[in-house]
Amino acid sequence: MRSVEALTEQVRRQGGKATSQRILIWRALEGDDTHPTAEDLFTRLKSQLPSLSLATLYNVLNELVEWGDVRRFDTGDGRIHFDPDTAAHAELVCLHCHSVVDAPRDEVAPAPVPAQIAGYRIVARGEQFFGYCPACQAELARVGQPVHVQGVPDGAGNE
Amino acid sequence: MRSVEALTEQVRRQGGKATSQRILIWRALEGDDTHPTAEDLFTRLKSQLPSLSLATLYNVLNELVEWGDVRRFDTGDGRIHFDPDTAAHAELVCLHCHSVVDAPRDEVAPAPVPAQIAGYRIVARGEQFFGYCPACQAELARVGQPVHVQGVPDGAGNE
DNA sequence: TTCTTTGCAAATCGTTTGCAGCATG
DNA sequence: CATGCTGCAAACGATTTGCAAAGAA
Repeated sequence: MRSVEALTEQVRRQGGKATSQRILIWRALEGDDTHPTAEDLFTRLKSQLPSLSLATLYNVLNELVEWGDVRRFDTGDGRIHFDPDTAAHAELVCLHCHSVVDAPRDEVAPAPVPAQIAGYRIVARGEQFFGYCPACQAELARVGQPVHVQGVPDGAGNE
Repeated sequence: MRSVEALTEQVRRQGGKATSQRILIWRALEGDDTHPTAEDLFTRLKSQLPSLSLATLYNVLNELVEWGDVRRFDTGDGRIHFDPDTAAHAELVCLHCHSVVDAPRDEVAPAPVPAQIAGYRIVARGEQFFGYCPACQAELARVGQPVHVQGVPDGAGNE
């Protein structure tokens, strides 16, 4: 995500207004690596600006997504998660409890983001590894429903 | 996604049944690279099995996702897209029209999928590049709302 | 002042759920 | 024949929308 100053400029350039709500939300996202849902952010911001509306929060978030400043993704829990880090890291997503955590940098090297691919102008990137977190592995094993071993595909074609 | 035979075995192992609906849906997904939504698949399958229920389709899809045989992801259009290719390719997603296409293999090399990361047992991987498709670039330029140039982050920390 | 954005509340609609009948093993 | 699964329709709930009032420029 770009800086608050850059975002302010972006809004102005489009004939828009740097409202206090926008700025508040931008600030809340800066450096947030918790992959919050709209509800999460709303709860957090409500105390700082009790009059804030969920609809406004969605407006601002969608705007950031369309600019490529925030990435939205699905963990399987039925809500949209947002992430202001649009390039560097990969996420680990548990297929059973739907939790998400950033993958350690030293285990998954961040890949470069080309400026253009097949005619697309690229502005953000996302990468996820789906599997089972330690807790869910233990639970699934206990319940006697062993996690399947499907010979993890290794980058070659797989369909 | 594993083969129909392997999936049949998986179901049996769990004390389940290889119903005709499951098999029909598995077959429909084999090699499908169109990133269909549940509705897309439903329309396609309804003609082959008119009695098929959307609820059943969701059941089977969710099951495949939890097994790691199919990946679900969000393109920003408000519906869930499914993809049986759980490793090899990256996707190009347009931030404006929400279309998705597989990135050409020769422009984005498929990355390997480690079997384990930070204690997670990994079974699938997803990678997306978000940007603007050629058509939307043209449209946005015409409307006088130039796509911002935010100095595409290149893999280093960015928040 | 002008025009965009906010806040509220209602509307939307993709997805999930409950349950009786059916088909698989 | 025992059970898990399907199909139906109703329920759900996250996100979006419409519009009058508010506040940036």
